Amino acid sequence: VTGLRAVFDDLVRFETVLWGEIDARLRRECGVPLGSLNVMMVIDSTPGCRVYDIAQALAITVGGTSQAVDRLEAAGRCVRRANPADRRSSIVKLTVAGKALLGTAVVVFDDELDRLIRAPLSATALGHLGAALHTVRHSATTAAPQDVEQAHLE
Amino acid sequence: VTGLRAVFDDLVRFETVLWGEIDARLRRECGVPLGSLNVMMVIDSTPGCRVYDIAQALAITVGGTSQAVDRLEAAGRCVRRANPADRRSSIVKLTVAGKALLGTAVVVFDDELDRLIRAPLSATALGHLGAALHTVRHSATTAAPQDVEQAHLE
DNA sequence: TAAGATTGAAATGTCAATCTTA
DNA sequence: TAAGATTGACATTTCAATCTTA
Repeated sequence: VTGLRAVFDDLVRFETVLWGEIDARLRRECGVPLGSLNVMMVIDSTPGCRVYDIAQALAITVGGTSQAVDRLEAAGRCVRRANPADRRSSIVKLTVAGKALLGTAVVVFDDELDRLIRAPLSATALGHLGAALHTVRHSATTAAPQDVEQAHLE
Repeated sequence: VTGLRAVFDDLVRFETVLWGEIDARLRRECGVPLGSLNVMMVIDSTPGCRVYDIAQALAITVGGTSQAVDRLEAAGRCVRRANPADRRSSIVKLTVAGKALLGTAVVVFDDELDRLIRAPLSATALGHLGAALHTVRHSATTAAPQDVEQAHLE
């Protein structure tokens, strides 16, 4: 039981440090925050990407995603286009400038992942880490968030 | 290389979901956010706890920690006492009400850790996860944050 | 009625400047 | 000068309310 608290602590504190260091280097060398880069990576790899798709991929709220896209758009890195299939939503696309920035930023991103995650671990330890994280993430995002109150099952 | 991005993604998204679900249940059932509970746990387990000690333990800034202690103090859950050993700092202590809240909240906290981290994994997978997270955290917090510019080596 | 999205207010974190004491 | 802490300005996220279209 007490061991689980240590796992939680290492997980959360490492994520904080990892995010902070990558974010600082991306701002310094590329002029883009890590949060924006993550949004751009989802847009780039999702055909016909909607705000909703970004929110799902990043596990954040739709409202927060809408504002993140606002910031990207204001910086000239993406645009919203009419969605011919559903007029409630837009299709989000990277601009040419956005794609260029993405190309240079992912180099820094990958370099930091190598330094902070791969380098300290053996190949097998890295494999175990990846597998375990995939399992718990899948479990947490699949299973009902909680039994808040049986929802409305009629 | 591309595998590292998947590890980063699972790590960050799982942390987001994990934090969000524990936080929501703590607010609902105990009236305390997870961030505040984490601060209280550090105070409770650190003799002569200063603001600086909390910041180190949680891997957040001293400024942010000072504000977090402000909120806890305003809620009557901790107090700042004069530090006889150093008049620049204070000793932070939990109040009686703070200790009582901590006692009930950790039960919920541990229950959520069990549900979201332990349950989906085998005992050996959990062991591997804990070991790997400990390694990367230690590596990231020990090694120089980066070679920002050789610092000032004279 | 529900789904996709937007908006404004509140919470919480970072950063830089400042203050007091070592 | 440096260490511990505080403060205010700013950034980013969640939540709730609202709007438009399926």
